[in-house]
Amino acid sequence: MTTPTDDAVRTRVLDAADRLYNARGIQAVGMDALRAESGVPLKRLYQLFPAKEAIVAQVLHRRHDLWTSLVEDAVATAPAPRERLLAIYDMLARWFDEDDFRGCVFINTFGELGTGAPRLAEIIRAHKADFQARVAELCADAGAPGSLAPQLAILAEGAQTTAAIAGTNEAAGHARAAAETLIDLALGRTTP
Amino acid sequence: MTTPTDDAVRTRVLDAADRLYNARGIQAVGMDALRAESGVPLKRLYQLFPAKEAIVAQVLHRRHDLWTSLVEDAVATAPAPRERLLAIYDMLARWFDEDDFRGCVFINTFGELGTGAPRLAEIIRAHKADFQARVAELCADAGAPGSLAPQLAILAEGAQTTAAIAGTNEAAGHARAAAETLIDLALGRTTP
DNA sequence: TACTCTAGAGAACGCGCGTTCTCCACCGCC
DNA sequence: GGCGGTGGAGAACGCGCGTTCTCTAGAGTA
Repeated sequence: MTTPTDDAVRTRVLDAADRLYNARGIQAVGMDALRAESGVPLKRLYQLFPAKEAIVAQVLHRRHDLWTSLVEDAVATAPAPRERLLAIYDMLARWFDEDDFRGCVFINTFGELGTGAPRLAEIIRAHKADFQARVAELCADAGAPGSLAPQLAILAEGAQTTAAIAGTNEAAGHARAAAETLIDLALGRTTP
Repeated sequence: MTTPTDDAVRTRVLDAADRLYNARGIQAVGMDALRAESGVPLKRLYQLFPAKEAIVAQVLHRRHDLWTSLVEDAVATAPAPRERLLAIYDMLARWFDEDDFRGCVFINTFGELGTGAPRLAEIIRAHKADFQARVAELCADAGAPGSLAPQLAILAEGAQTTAAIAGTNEAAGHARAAAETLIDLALGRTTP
């Protein structure tokens, strides 16, 4: 049996960190808990990552990639712009149903650390800006005015926090219905 | 000079706790920082409150009362149901502009502590449920269908997180515009 | 003036944090 | 068989946490 590569171990660590941080928050999870969950000794952890904040940053980057692919997979399921936008809320509904759903990691981390961790705050801000830009692209594809995109993004944000706190997935349906109304009105029937 | 009453000291402590927790989060603020900010000795703190969690709970209760009065003051400024609902988003815009705005305390605290503090999670859930119920009342007053209220609440939630992370108050305007569209469509012109 | 009682200042306590260091078992190599 | 070196297990370190305890200065009373 060969020794695992650094990258393989890094992945194990980040998988464990993702699970723990999402379940309990950042500050509540110590390095020793991460060692226990990942099975990687403390010494090796600090050979692979310079500090805890770097691990958090990597977890956020991986979550950003995961989110992006979820969005892209969702929009890829529909050909028409209107349905491509709505597919995002269907994706949210599926996500909210997962057992370990505890809200958006970016919102939670920002709420916990705020501006006290500027590096992380910047990653969070960039993630949200990236999503808003993607929604804007999809809205432009649909021929909708520029004012629609931020409204749809706010619906997605609100659905995430509402679902997390309420512990139900109803918010996804409500957000989808609102989005449908806004999109339909923005496309074509500008004045009833 | 008479010695201050217990209630007066409690208020001083809760004022300080509110400032600190909102600025830095719950776990990042120790009891010693609270002692320094409030000027109340540690011994007295523990005479007035049984534990830190009780202080956090009180801070949340006060924030709930503050939020409720902000909402009621806002809706009281307008006579017509449509404008009463929209006044909530105007209130949000003013709130986002405050220097110490760092997002919704309830969302932030839930993100930080999650289900790890069941008492606090219940307070948070109850707060959000209360707001949703109030929006539902206002929607009913306007004669709108029941599906409108959760959509408007989700817009308010999304605006708060979006504004906090972006550091701007634009989200309030976007949410207001979306709310206006949804309300107008729900009232009367059900089918274009 | 002596004495009691209160309350404030801060040390103490046990623990857990992020990070570093020590020790030793085990590996390939001569 | 000896041996240097890698890496794992976990102790150590300095600190801060939430909470409790000790000590002392001072006010009020006989």
